Amino acid sequence: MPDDSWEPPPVLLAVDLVILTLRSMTLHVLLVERGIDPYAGTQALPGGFLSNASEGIETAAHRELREEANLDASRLHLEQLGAYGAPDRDPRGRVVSVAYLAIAPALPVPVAGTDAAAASWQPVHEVSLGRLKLAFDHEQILTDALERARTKLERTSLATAFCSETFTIAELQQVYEAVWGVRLDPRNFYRKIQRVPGFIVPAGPNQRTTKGRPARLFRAGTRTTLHPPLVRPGPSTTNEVHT
Amino acid sequence: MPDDSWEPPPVLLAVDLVILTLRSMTLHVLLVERGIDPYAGTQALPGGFLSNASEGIETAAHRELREEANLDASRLHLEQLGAYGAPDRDPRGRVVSVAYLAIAPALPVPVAGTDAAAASWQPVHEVSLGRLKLAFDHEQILTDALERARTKLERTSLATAFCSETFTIAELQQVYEAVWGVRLDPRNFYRKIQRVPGFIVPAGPNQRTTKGRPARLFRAGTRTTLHPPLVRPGPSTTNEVHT
DNA sequence: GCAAAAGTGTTTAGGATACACCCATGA
DNA sequence: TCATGGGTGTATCCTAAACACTTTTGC
Repeated sequence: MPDDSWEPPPVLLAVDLVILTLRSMTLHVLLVERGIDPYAGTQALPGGFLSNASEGIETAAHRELREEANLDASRLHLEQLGAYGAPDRDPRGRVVSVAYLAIAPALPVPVAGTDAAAASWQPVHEVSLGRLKLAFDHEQILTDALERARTKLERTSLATAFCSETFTIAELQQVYEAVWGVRLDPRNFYRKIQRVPGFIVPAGPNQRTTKGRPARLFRAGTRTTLHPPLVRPGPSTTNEVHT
Repeated sequence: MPDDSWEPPPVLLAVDLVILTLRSMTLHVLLVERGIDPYAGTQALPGGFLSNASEGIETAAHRELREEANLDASRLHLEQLGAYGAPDRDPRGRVVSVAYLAIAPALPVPVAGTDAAAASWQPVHEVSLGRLKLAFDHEQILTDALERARTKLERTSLATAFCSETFTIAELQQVYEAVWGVRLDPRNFYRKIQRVPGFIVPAGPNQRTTKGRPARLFRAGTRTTLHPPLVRPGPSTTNEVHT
């Protein structure tokens, strides 16, 4: 037991961002190439240290979002993932990083006006398949972020955060398919989504044209939680062969 | 933008524990009465600062679990909830606390051999109903912990962590009822649980006797994730009155 | 007209729910 | 034997899934 003069050890607090978006039907994450050691030249999640002792953690996340990804804090989903603070995760000293998950709609330019010019969108499967190595424990953070996104799609209206202001039901379906990694029946999805009151609401009588019949446009409704959840297909535990 | 001589501000890292258990059909949380300022005399979650710069965060959680609650780290569910670090949450300085959720089986003695003798199990509704105020932002942490527990009961076998080594299906049902705050049909619950392969496995031909017909005993199986989830009853969004 | 995508109808199987009923034990 | 909780059977409702089919556009 420590004596009265004992003082707790200080740590350095960092923020890391997992910024996900949908580009050409597949899930992408924003990565930056590190310019300094440790891990110079390696791809890493955008992030940085607390700027001063009175800065809030989420405030720091918003700041990094602006500085490193040129993304506006508003009109963007941001939630905390957790703290990552293994004693040996950073050779510079005791660093604890609070990771955040951000969801952005598909953007025209990869990253416009980025602080670190080395920023780029990378398909998440490049990382999960081991073809792209990340600095620190960022692969673990990304894995946790994906799992968080997958389950949140089931219980909340998070999927609309991947879409722009207005969107079609088919676009919303692409979000579910990309994040869950499954194929869904467009006809059943169409009705399933519309049967949830307040999930999506019609956005004017406007249509949109690409090929085939134009689709109706919707915008995100006010509902944030989905009860009952939209359960994703998966290894069913109950359906056993029983013959 | 900071110059080259800029150094990130240090923070003090603490760990807080939300230890939940089931006592006489209702959910309880372990609280300690603070002996020192700030918030001296107020109930608070057990926790403390990192003991030294090389201690892992989860290691610190385990240590506090032992020191403050006399609970063995093994045979106990422990997971991180997240970081709580509002700049003004602790008047002593910049403190960031990493909160953990622990689930313990019902214990014979409230808390045996506790470091802080002021530790006690309190019904969670005493806090959520506002009849018991907590120090710092611990009410928020407790709220988040409860929500985490509720959703994890749906998708994982976490419920068994509330039970002792062997348990009956009725005991498992009490866990779901207490955490979700609902009543479930015992007959349907009985089959629903048993239809999930690997969730619970029979524990010998032993029975147990109280009143009425003895129940079969089970122990936790190897399965940790439930697919599809055990969806809790709630405000159904789809079932609208349509007459 | 034809291709392509949007949107609708309908059938079927499996799970959720409600509840009648039987079983095993203590007192 | 009765009360009490454990465990089984079963009918009904509802949803998910599969898929045939119609609609609306561009070319």
